This record gives sequence, structure tokens and C-alpha cells, in this order.
Amino acid sequence: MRLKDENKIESIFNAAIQLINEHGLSGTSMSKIAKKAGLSASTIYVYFENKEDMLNKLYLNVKKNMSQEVFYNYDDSISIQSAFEHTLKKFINFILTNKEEFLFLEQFSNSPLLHMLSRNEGTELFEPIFSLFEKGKSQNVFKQVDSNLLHMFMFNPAIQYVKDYLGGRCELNQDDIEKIIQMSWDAVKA
Amino acid sequence: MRLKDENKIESIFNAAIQLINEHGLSGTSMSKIAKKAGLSASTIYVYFENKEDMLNKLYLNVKKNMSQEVFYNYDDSISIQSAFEHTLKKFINFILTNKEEFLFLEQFSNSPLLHMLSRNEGTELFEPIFSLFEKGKSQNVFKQVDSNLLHMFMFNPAIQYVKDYLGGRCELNQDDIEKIIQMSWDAVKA
Amino acid sequence: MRLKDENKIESIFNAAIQLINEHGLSGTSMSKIAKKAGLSASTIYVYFENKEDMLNKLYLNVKKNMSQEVFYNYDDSISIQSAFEHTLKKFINFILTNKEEFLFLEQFSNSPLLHMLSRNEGTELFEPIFSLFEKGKSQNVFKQVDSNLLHMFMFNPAIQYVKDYLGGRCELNQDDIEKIIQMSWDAVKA
Amino acid sequence: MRLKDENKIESIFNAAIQLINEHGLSGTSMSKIAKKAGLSASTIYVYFENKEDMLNKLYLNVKKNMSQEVFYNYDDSISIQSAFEHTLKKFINFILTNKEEFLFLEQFSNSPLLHMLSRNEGTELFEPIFSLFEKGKSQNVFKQVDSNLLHMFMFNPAIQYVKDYLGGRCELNQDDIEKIIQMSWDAVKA
DNA sequence: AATGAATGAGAATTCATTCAT
DNA sequence: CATGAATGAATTCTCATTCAT
Repeated sequence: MRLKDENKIESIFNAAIQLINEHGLSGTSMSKIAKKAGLSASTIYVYFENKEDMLNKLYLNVKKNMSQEVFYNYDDSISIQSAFEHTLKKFINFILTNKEEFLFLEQFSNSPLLHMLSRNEGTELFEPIFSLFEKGKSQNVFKQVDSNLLHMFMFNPAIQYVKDYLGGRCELNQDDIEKIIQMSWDAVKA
Repeated sequence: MRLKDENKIESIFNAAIQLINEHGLSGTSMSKIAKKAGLSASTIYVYFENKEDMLNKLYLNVKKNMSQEVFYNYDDSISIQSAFEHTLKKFINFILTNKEEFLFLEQFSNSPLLHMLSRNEGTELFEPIFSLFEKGKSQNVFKQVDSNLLHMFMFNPAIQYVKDYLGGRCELNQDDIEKIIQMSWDAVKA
Repeated sequence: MRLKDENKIESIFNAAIQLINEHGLSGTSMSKIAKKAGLSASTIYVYFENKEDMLNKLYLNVKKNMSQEVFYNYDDSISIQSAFEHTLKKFINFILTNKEEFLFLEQFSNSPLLHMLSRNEGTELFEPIFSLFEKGKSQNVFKQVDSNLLHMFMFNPAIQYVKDYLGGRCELNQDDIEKIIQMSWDAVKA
Repeated sequence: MRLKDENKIESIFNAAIQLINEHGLSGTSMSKIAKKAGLSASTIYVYFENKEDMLNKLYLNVKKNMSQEVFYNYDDSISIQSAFEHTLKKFINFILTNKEEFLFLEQFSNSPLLHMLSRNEGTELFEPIFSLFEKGKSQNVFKQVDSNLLHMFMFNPAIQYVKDYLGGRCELNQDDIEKIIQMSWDAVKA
């Protein structure tokens, strides 16, 4: 693809994310996305097969950006607890500063439009975390449980916290974030 | 006049839940719900103002059922840890045996169609839990953090686990459930 | 019919007139009328066959009120010009002080829902005017033209004036009204 | 892309006019118009924003046609009385030979769907008449009254006459028309 | 007489997508 | 590649009316 095209995909993605957060998945039509992106609805079909395809590719795109930022400069050599806390902090930071992308992810994750394939591909982008879990378990730093459980206790409460904040249901508070990280650690540590 | 049929609301709710789980919120139309419920689409509008209203009332209905079952025979006098574990167990049990209702809740919670009002009303149904949190904090059994944080660590990982199971992404395992309860406790305990 | 019923018909008529002026003929449904009248939609069908029937009866009702007021104390013995001017003045006064009824009439007169029968019956209520026209023609006070033409020049410009005023397209002005009456007279006089 | 078909708008307008005259404004749905025009209902929405928009544009279109025909070859230099009579004759002729358009205008003029803006724009198309009124007043040929009053006496009785004729409530009669023109003149002349 | 419940028919409008240019 | 035009299918919701009580 040429540069020009990449810009167009970018515009489509941005427009889609904004509209979905404003009006929900079902309230966002292709023509509205096209209008916001400044092109014709039919142009979208040059780049994507259909709405589902577009949404799935957008999902993976966002997940990729997220993983890139979260694992940027990921240092494998520090202590497991440090790696855990550091990564979680970076994750929270990412979803706080990229709330549009994050909220889109949350909406789309619960939709039947998200293909199993995309979901798996998205999960694989967080592979370093699963490595950390395995390493931690082998060193008896983490509880001897399925890594998915560790994953849930690492991310889900934090995700809920940010969702509540972004939904105006609680205040943002640095202290709370520290506590969340502490609690997550308490949950997973052996 | 004909007698208002309470069963009708029940049928509408059941049809809606099933369809939403099968085809997603946006893939579920009022006429499809009506057809499944065995009545005319316009009849739904006798009982509800519009789709949004119907969905919000369905949400509250499900939340109410959930709270009734979770807090049935809720014993205030046992130890805080027992109450915590017992309630969480009952909660997991409810969402496992009422997967349709549970999955609907998860979908709808992320939709902009869910009114703030309904969300709050739904939360209030779980008041006993917040009482437990306050009591536990005063006795220094729980960490001295906002009760919402305790709530997140109590429920969100479990919710994610059941979602993964119901989505076919992991096996159900009694042992895992015990571990989740243990991890939740580790997260919240002082 | 009993008193009680008469009140109900009155309520229905009032509600209908108000709603039609606010939202137009097509924007006014039977259930909205019923709600505004404080009764059930099905009750309207106790008194009228259907919407058309109700509207036609309302039309005649308004026309009857109008004729009663316009011809109240109608004095046959004064000069023809005085009778003409006096009646026109009273007519203008009626439509100015009963703008709701008047505007309903104007809306409904152009609708295909108005039956020929009702229209004729309504016209007959203005019989004294046609008598005046005949008398005036026989005395060579009016032009020797079809009475309907006299009728048009007597009423239509005035009606348009009041419509423009009520529609906010001109100011009400007593002087204008005098001039309209003068012009009408110039048009019909021999 | 396919070429935009100007005929399509024409077809839509024609279908709308016919149906509105047959079944009234409220009895005419977009899908019926589309069917009669030989296209899909959604195609109408390619050309117009909504029903209201379409109707207002149709209104202006008809008004424009009317003004074009009425003022075709309009000669400013003849006597004021001749110009008055000539124009009125042409107007009556237009509404008699374009009864569909005329009746649509009458129905729509009384509808709350007609925007103030369209109404004004429509009136402006008859500017030459208002010039004539001003000129006539300055030469003391017309009464010294608001031009709107002159306008009412010039057109409204004639309009009513044609409506009665088209509604089958009177016969068409060239003599009557001459008389109407005479009466209009008597009404407005100084 | 009065009415809440019920509904089939139909309303306006939007949607995802295709197609010819 | 890009897109305006076009549309069948679907959507939410309203309506006039009927009916059992």
C-alpha cells in the first residue's frame, strides 16, 4: 500500500473510534464513519471487506499500539515484582491517555462481531506477560495457578477502575492506582 | 378490557436475553424479540416506552434476580472472611447457572443505552456487600481503600473467568474457582 | 345523550382543536387527543364512528358556533350596507377571538377528510348571508353576479388577513380591518 | 459513479403532487411516492433530507413555475389597470390549467410542514406584483393601503373560485371570471 | 358506558453494500 | 483508486381500531 492509502486507513480508524465511543457500536454506521473521515462510504470498501472486517482490523490495530507502548523498552532482567508493577503501571497509563482506543476495545470485546481469531491474535500481542507469569511461577514468586488467572487479577480490576473513572463514576486518584497495583500484587504473589 | 398478562413481560425479557446473547445488542431488533416472544411488535410498546426503556428495565430485572439469589439467606453474623467467600461463591454460582442473564448484563453494561440511573439502581441492589466492606475496614480485616476497589477485586476477575469459560476460551474447573476466591481474598485482606 | 357525555364530547373537541393547531392534522392521533382529553382512546369510539367522523362533526360544531355568534341578534331591517359591514365585522371578530377554532377550520377545509356533505351543511349555516345577497341584488345594491362570488369577496380576503396575522406574517391593525371592509364593499357593490 | 438523473427529481415531484391531491398530505407516504415514481423509497433520501425537505422544495418548485408562467413576457409599460387585469387573468389561467400543482399549493400552504423560509421565498417570486402595487399607489390608481391587502383582494377570491370549481362545487364560467377580475379591480382601485 | 390490552398495517428513515463511471 | 448514485432489507415506532371485560 502507498502512503496515501495508509493515511486513509488511519482516518477511517480514527473516525470509527470516535463515533463508537460517542454513539456506541450499533449507533455507528459506515456512512457516518466515512463522512467523519472525509471520504465516501464506498471508499471504505476499497480497504475493507465489510464492516465486521474493518472493526476487527481496527481492534487488532489498537491492541498492537497498546502492546507496543506497554512493552516499549521492556526489561526482562529486573525483578519479577518490578516487571509486574512496571508493566501494570504502563498499562494503566496507556488506557488513561488513550481513552478513546481503550473504550473502543471494551465495547468491541463484548460484541459478537469480534472474531475468535482476532481475539486470539490480540492476546498473543501480550505474550511477554505470559512469559513473566511462567517465569514467576517457576521461581515460586507467583501462585501456582493458570496464567489466565494471574492475567485476570493483574488487569481486570484496573480496567474496571479506569472505566468507572472515564464514565464519571469515580474520581481519578494517583493513590488509588498505587493501591490497585498493590492489591493486584497481593492477589498473584505466592 | 383484557387482563394484563404479567407473563408477557416475562416472555419479552426471555426473548430479548436469548437473542442478545445470540446476535448481540445491535443485532437484536424489537420485531425479532416480539416474534420470539410470540406477540406483535407493537405489543412491546404497550409495556415499554421504547427499546432503551425495555432494555434498562430488563437490566434492573436481571440485577434484582441476581441480588436476590446472591443474598438469599445472607447471614450477617458469620465472620467477615466467611461472608466474603460465601457471597463470592454464590455469585459465581449464579452467573454460571444463569449464563444467559449474566452475558446479557455484560453486554449491556458496556452499552451507551444503559442509563446512569439504572446503573446506580443496579449497584444499590448490592448494598449488603458495601456494608460488609465498611464493617471489614472498621475491623481492619480489609485494606483501608475505597470500597469500590474492594468491589473490583472481589468480582471482576471472577466475571472475566466465567466469560472466558462461556466463550469457550477456557475449561471450567472447580479448583480454579477456589483459587480465584483465594486470590480475591488475598487482594482485599489487610 | 346525558350531560356527562356532552362534557366528554366537548373535551374531545377541545383536545382535537388544540392538537391540530399545534401539530397539524396529520400530526394529531386519536390517542394523543384521548390523552389530552383525559380519557381512553377507545372511549372516543363510543361517540364517533372513526377519526373522519369525529373530525367532520367537529367541523360542523365549530361552524355552528361561528354562525351563532356571527348572526346573533342579526337585524334584518337595517340597510343592506350596514348589514354587510356589521356581519363582516362580527365575522372578523369571531375568528380573531376564536383563533383555535378558526385555524382548525382552515386546515380541515383543505383536507380530503372533509366530506362534501359536511361542507354543504356548514355552508347552509350561513344562509342569512345568502339571503342578504339575494335581497341586495334585487335592490340593485349588489352586483348582479352569482352569490358565491359575493361571498368570496366578502370573506376570503379577510380570512387571509387573519391567517397572516395569526401566522406572525403581519401586525394586527384596526385601520387595516376597516380598509378590508371598505374594499370588500367596493368589490360587491353595484 | 452513475450519472445523477435530473428526471428523478421530476418524477418524485410529479408522483408527490398527484398522490397528495388524491389522498391528502397525511395520506401520502414516502413509499407510495417512490412506488409511483418508479424508484426505491430510499432513493428519495438521496435527493432530499426528509419528507419535510422534499415537500418544501416541491412547494418552491411549483411556485417558481407559476411565477415564470404568470410573469412571462410581463410588460411593465402598459397601463396599471391593464397590467393588473392581464396578470390576474394569466394567474387564473395557470391555476386552471395546472390544477394539480395549484391544489397541492393550497393544501401545503396550510400545513405546519411549510417552513416560514420557503413561504417567504415563494412570496418573493411574485415581486413584480408588489412593484405594480407600489407604482399604482404612487399614481393614486390603487387605494393607499398596505400592499398585502391589495394582494389579498387580487388573488384570494379567484383562488377560492377555482378551488370551488375544481372541487365540483360550481361550474366554470368565463363570464364569472371576467366578473371576478372586475370585482377585484373595484376592490383595489382608488 | 368506559377502557386497558392488543395488534396488523404502515409510517419515516437508515443501513451496509454494490455498481457504473 | 475513488466515489456518487442507487437500493432492498431492515429498523424503530405510531396509528386507527377492535375486543373482552
